[in-house]
Amino acid sequence: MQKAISRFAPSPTGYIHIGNIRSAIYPYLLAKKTGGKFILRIEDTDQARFVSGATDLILETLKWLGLDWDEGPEVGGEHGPYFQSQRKELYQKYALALMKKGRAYADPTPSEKIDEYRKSDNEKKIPFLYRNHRPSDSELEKLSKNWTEGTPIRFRSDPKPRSWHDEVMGDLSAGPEVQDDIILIKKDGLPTYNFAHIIDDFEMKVTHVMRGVEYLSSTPNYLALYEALDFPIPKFVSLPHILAPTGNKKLGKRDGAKSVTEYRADGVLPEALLNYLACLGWNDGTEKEIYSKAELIDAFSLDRVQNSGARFDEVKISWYNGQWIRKLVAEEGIDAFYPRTLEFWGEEAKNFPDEYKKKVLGIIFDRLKVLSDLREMTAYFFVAPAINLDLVLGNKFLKKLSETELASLLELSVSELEKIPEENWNAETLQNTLNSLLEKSGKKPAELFSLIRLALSFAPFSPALNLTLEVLGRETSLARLRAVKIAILSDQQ
RNA sequence: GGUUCCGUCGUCUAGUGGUCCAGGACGUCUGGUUCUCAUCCAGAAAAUCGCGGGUUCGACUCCCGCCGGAAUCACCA
Repeated sequence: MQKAISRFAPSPTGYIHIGNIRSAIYPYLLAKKTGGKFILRIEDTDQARFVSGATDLILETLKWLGLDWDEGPEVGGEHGPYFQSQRKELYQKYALALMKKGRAYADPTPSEKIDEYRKSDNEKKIPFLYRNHRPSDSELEKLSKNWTEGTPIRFRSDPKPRSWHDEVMGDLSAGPEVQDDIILIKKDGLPTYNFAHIIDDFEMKVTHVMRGVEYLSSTPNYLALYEALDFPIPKFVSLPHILAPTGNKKLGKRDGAKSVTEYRADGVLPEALLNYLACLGWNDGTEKEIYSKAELIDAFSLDRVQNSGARFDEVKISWYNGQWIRKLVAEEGIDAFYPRTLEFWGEEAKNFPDEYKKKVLGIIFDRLKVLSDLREMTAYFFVAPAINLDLVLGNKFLKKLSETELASLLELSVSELEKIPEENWNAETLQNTLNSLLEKSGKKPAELFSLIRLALSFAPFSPALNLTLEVLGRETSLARLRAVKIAILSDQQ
């Protein structure tokens, strides 16, 4: 298998959102799969849109997802620097060489003039192509000879039918009408994306140019550039868009595409997000759904990447996350999983020892969809819940029982549970006691257990009763049951 | 408007001429597991394979046309 050198080349104009992180995931998987290299390159040639801090955010996002790069910021590499703003001379060198060959020219036309051309062509209903307005050669010659920054450099296009192969889309072709004299170097001396990425990919020996399908229609122009530059043509890989939940547009920030770090803050595990995103638009043909990063790398192949857009579904992320929570706990145990939950516990839990929180986690984790559910779900383990008799009296199993009955049931429960000494207060003995309580009271589990559960938690749901009692502890459990009994009694009067 | 791409259950997808009256997953619904919720298990509903023509003994799969959707047409990437 050919070792693939791939890259992710974001521009630091903001956070990485869910809609575009996949163009980092697939290149990463391909590089790892083939034993190649994954390069991170920051395309910061647009000074107007530059957002400070964005680069750090991008780096952090990739690290969190586990997409470590072999070359790029922080780690360096033999083809650096990896910020385009620091490679200005290189681009100019190539542009100048192109001018020398007659394949590029310095263009003095002011942008207002270009806008006029565009406008009049549009009015005449003919496609606007700058090459139709290209100044005469004699005009251009002197300018191009001693070019200085401040004048844009354009490519002298060579329009002709072009066809190429795309690893995802298949065989493609386009006519000359889409090829134009594109800008190579802007007025500010920095290159455009169109030019810079070609130079960088060549210099960095990139074998697979992977990016969103939006670049498909520019490919004929790139082909002409590779040809003029005498560069080998890399493999093109167009990645279909992720579609917004509604409509058919690609998912963008305007559709509320959340940043990857927002999912992190919600308590989505990186494993789950990576799994979901990788499988949105790719599958290995088997019925497997849950993939670790290593399994993804192992199973990945370009020819199974989907060629149509995939709709983004947050509900399915929750499912993946639940699966991953359970998988990780099953494989690594609560102790190993616990550190991931640290930032999600509520304020109430703050002063409780880790050991206690681990026990709580151990009995509620399989109810978790996202880690941020933790706070609400566990509050009653840390503070006594407010007694809300309506919850008891209105319960579908309990509403047929009188308050007197309820109070005596609680009394009975307390007296039986009290018999369990501290050292035997564990799930097993508790279950035995609960069973005998069932016999003694003659009540159905639905009635007795609902009552005890509510009295302990006043929560809409909680783990199995014996487990809840065990974790809550003898003293706390008994105190809560007594308190509810008293509340019922006083309510009665 | 020009150019280009895409089109299988609500959603993500399997399917490369017969094994497909189309399989899996999410979601939905039903039932089961000594209360609840979740998990787990069992089951159900759900796609005339965008439409219309061909080719073929046979098409979701090949060809053509149409329709629908999307992308792009910047000194942004």
